[in-house]
Amino acid sequence: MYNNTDFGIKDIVDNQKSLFYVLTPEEKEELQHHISLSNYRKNEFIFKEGDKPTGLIILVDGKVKIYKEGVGGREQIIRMAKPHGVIGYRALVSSENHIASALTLEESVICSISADFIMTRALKNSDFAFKIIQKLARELAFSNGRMVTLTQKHIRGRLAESLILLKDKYGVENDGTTLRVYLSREDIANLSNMTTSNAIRTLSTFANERVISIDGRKIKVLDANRLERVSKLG
Amino acid sequence: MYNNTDFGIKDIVDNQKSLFYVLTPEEKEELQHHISLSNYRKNEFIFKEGDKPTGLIILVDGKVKIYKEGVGGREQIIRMAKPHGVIGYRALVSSENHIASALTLEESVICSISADFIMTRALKNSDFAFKIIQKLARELAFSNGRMVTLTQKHIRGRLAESLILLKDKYGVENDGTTLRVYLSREDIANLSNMTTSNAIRTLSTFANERVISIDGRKIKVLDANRLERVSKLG
DNA sequence: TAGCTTTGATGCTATAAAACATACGAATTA
DNA sequence: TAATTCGTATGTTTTATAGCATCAAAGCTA
Repeated sequence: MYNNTDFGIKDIVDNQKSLFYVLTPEEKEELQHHISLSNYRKNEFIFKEGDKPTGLIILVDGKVKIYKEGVGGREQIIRMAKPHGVIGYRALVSSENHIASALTLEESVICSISADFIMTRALKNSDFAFKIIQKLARELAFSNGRMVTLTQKHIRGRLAESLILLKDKYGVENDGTTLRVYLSREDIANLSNMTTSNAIRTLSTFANERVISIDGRKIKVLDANRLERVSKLG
Repeated sequence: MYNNTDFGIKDIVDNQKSLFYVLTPEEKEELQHHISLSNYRKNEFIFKEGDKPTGLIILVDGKVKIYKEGVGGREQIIRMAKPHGVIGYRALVSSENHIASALTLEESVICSISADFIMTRALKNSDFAFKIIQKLARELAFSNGRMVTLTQKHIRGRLAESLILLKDKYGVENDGTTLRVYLSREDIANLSNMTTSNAIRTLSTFANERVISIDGRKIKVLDANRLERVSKLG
């Protein structure tokens, strides 16, 4: 059998979808010396708001929430990360401190590539730089879109959009309906800009309306079209 | 006297703060053939949400709002642009359509650099690419910050933050207090995620509290510290 | 310059969502 | 195993803010 650690690194360098696929063979070789893997348990910080970035992080396995603390410590989840997602690169490439915290939602494996390698080697490769540009540009579009959604949609619309977002990001189990992510009601609330009570209440309402079904943290999307409509119209 | 048009282009290529400062002499030479200036009157669109980007736009002179339309056509101003600011580059570099509209707030001069030159020449220069990365990264931080502000702060805090933002962006007139930007109450509202009525009302309250003074669209910040506190605490 | 439209101002009403309270089962800890 | 905390659920109250109406002043334009 393969060693899980080696597998992770190989995949990151060689996978066609990887950021690092565009590096030259020499750069890939050097990358090997600037890469490290580590394991996190559930509910561990990968970094906190205000921290200086130590490298570019790839989530090899697991799930992570990236969130900011706002008024009175109230948490707003900025985005969710899934395996092969990149974390903490915004602060790194702009030479700033992290503006959000990253916390594992389950046992996770992360791969860290030294800040030095990214800044002094990888970014000198304009193909790699272009990959980063595309990531940032798409994330900026997402953030601007969320800004409008979270400020303008009503609770039902915001929650519906979050459920769609989770479905798109993590997909569904083999039954074709159960979301492949098991969040607390509080996290769902913090993703959707509402109180935990209202997330609970509104999920119940959706379940009564047969748009979803809920069984603890297991959420099935029964009527995706209807959910889409609720997201648009409330 | 100088020709306004030539002056604008020279400045864009040669100014140390310009994005294009890092281009090689050959690239700068070629840039000359891919650049054009145009004049806009007040309230003209530079581009609209959904448009395909035609180039990278630099605001040479004037003021522009970049906004998205949300629920029921309600407008949310994403950001404001000032002279030497870059507009519409997010969509361009990610090969997507514009996700927001850009509208002049006063007579403006813009300089447009062809999409082709940016994508096939400039971005191959990793120094230029890095400049774009930094711009995107900072704008993403701004957007994420605004997302939390606009969703969590109360009206007073949101309006105070917008006023500070306008002061930081456009500065003040020679008297040291009058904001160098003259927006309608509606625009102030759309920047701050509130209704026009509430923007008017809350500006009046601030004026009564002697934090600002208002005279039509002329706003003086009388007590910047207090405004900062209101922004933080409401 | 008169009439029309837009913008700013202010009061009143309606309502969405927060805040608070209580309860209960499950998980964790003593 | 009892005690305690945590996550979920649901009902009630309170409040911030949207929505609506009215009016005055300013700015346009015919």
